[in-house]
Amino acid sequence: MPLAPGTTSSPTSRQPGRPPGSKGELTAERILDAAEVLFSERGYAGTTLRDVAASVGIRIPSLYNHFTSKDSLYAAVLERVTGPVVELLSGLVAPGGGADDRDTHRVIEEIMDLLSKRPTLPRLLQHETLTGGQRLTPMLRTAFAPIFTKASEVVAAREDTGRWEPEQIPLLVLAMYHIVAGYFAIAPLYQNLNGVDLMTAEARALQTRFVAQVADALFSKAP
Amino acid sequence: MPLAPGTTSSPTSRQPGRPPGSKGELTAERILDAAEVLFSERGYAGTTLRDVAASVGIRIPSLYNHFTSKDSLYAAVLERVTGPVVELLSGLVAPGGGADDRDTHRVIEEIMDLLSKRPTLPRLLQHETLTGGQRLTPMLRTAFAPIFTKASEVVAAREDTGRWEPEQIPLLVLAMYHIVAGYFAIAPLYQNLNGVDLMTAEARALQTRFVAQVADALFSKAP
Amino acid sequence: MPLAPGTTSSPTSRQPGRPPGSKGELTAERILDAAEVLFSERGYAGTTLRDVAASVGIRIPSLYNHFTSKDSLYAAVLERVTGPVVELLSGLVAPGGGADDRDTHRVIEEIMDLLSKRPTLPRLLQHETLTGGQRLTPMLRTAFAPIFTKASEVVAAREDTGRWEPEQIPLLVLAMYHIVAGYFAIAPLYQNLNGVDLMTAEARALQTRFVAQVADALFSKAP
Amino acid sequence: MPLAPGTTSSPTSRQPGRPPGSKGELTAERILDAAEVLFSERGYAGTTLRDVAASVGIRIPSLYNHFTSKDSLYAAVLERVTGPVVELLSGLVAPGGGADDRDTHRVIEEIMDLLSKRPTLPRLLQHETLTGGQRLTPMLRTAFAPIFTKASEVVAAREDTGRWEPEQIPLLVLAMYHIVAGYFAIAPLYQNLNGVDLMTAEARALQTRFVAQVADALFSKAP
DNA sequence: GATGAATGAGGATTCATTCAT
DNA sequence: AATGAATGAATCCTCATTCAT
Repeated sequence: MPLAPGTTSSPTSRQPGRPPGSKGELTAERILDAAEVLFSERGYAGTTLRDVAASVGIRIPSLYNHFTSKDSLYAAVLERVTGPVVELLSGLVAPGGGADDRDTHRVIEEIMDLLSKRPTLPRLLQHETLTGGQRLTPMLRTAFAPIFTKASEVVAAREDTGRWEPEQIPLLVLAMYHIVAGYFAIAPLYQNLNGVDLMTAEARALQTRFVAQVADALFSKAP
Repeated sequence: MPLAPGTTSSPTSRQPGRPPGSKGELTAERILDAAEVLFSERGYAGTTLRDVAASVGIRIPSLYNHFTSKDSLYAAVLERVTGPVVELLSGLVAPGGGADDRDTHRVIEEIMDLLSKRPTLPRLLQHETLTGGQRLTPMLRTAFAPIFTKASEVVAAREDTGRWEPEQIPLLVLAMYHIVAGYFAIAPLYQNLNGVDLMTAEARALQTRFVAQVADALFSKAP
Repeated sequence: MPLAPGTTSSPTSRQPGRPPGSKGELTAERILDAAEVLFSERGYAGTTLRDVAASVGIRIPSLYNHFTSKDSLYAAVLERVTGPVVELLSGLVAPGGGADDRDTHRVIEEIMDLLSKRPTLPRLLQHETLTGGQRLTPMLRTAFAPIFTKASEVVAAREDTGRWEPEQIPLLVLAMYHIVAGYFAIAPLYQNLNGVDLMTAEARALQTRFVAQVADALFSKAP
Repeated sequence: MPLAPGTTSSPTSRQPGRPPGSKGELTAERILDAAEVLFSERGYAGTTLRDVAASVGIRIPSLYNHFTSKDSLYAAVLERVTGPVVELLSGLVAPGGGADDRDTHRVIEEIMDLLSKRPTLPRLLQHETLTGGQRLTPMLRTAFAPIFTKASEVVAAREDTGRWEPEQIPLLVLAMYHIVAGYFAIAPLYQNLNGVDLMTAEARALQTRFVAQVADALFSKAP
């Protein structure tokens, strides 16, 4: 199951000054698509440019017409794939005010939808997580911290039952992240081991409801 | 932060017929220790035998006196590291019957203790997860399924409030796994990004309590 | 210290039939200028078309609008740069007759002037020398022999003291060549190693007087 | 005419701690021999490791058992080849005192002998010269300056006729260097262009006498 | 005339592995 | 049991060159 990217293409800044809409632009996008899937499946070290090129249907040197190095290709993949989430999550709290159960459920649905379209994202993030984030762009490094902080604040505001110690709020956020990301990350293995495909629409809907319920259980605004 | 193995050494006989207790046995163990850490930090593809040898303080060819290939070394690491958990989790339900809150908390503590001593384990598992479990020994493949099944049964038995649809029970198990494993997996990055060390005794204790509370919230046996 | 060409541009028609004076003619000249400097600094193998193009401010493929290959560009550089010297040296003895000290000094000054304007020439020649002249055009191969022969004859005629064995005359010519060419070739390193710039007007004047004196000492027409 | 090295093998510090006299030591020496010839004939950029390996009769990766990189191989060649000259020239003036014509002639003979055995040396030096000495080891950079200075002093002391301006003394040294080095550097081209081999014993003897006479003519101690 | 895209042929270097010692 | 030497197979990347636009 190749993990399907290419749906959302943001005008990421790439290497050469290319007129948008040109053929090269298109090839670059196809390279990004292929690389996104491969990197998400095999990690940085496990992915060879040979595989990427083959997956795109071009020769290896052609990759260098669009990206200066394996590293820069990886970075471009990461930034392209991360953009939408960063946006989503950044906007998540902007409206401020009354975060209630409805909001929570809606946000969870949005996130699940987003990730369902880009299951590569959580996998790429986990690869990064596992390797200590060595290859995270400074841009990304700085992008994540505020999101995490905001999320903690939102949860803290949302959660007022005194059920959790203040220091546990970040753990709550982490837990929610891991529940969500882990689901996508483990999907291939899950299928592999017991033949169940977690990526079907039904499975995803079930998980979406499940996560919402978990959220309710863990930080429900008591009525 | 090398992730510290070597504490638990199982007398699994590896490669060539070696008299237990011999010097070679010792070297093999040191190789496993080094490889465990490196594989857990960099994944299979990201780890070179050169790194392993250097970490042990021997030359690369010497590795082949103890393991027949990089693959077999990796498999040995995985099996050695997995043994204790499999045991723990297998025994978890054996007594059968009355799993109550006490039991749950105790099990969580045991697991957290175990993983604290072997933080490489969750990381190795996540690496496998992310790569679809391609390198999982048949042995391990077969070991995991029953554990997962049993865990689901236990949770199902434990949870009788009708809060979850039956199909969501596996999701609950997955979620708990991800909360626990994710914590260890993200520790280095967490420190890297905002300077907080999740592996201190205090942090771990906090997380242990947190997980226990989550378990209570998600499948507490109502009194 | 880019070694400054472009001053003398011979109307040698290169590649495609280009109307002289056209814009393409100009670009071709700029390419030659850039290539001349780079080849003289780094040799043939050490110079990439990428560097040449960058130095001109165009893209690599554009080079092929003016020259058919790296080889032909190199040949064009060599011929353009060599033209003036061949002329100078060919004319050197043509008038025949009374070569006296005055003449010698004048010739040396002319040569030093010429090379000062085109320090790339001696460097290019030395690169060729060092690589056995493999890339010398047949044209150039045939041009050099007669010059060398003539020079030997001139020196032989000029030198009548019986100081040198006849077979040493060519060595004398070689020696003079090496003194002159070596000076320009070593200039960058000389500056590099002890901070003295051999290419200033003063330094060159000193060297010019020096070479003249050497000539006097080695083959002065006794009064 | 491969330019023949390998005669003088100094215990240069190489990469791995190798027991002297071992088989690897020998291979390393053979690699140095081959590389010395190739680098001297084609320069750094013009020499490929493929050629070096082929010339030695081993595969390319084996080179890395003895040298860490092309650069380090080149540096090793340069230092090995330079050692003897540096010694010779350093010792040249040590005795101090009465440098007379006899001494000069002897030194010239020694140098010509040395270079005849290692014609690669002057060629390697000229390659470095032409490329501005970019690849000169710091060791070599510092080694050359004092030699040049001393040589200038010796010549200055030797020359007392007031024939030269003081600032011309370095030019004299440079000139002598170029006469000597140029002879070896141009030998292949010379043969190539007019069929005369400058490297025969006779030719070298003639050149040796020639250089000695030049020295006499340029800085003879007047009787 | 200029250039983006593509590519065959290398070019240096790494890696896992083998083998003689 | 340990290691120096050797190597086939890749791996990332560069270079000169071509071609369609």
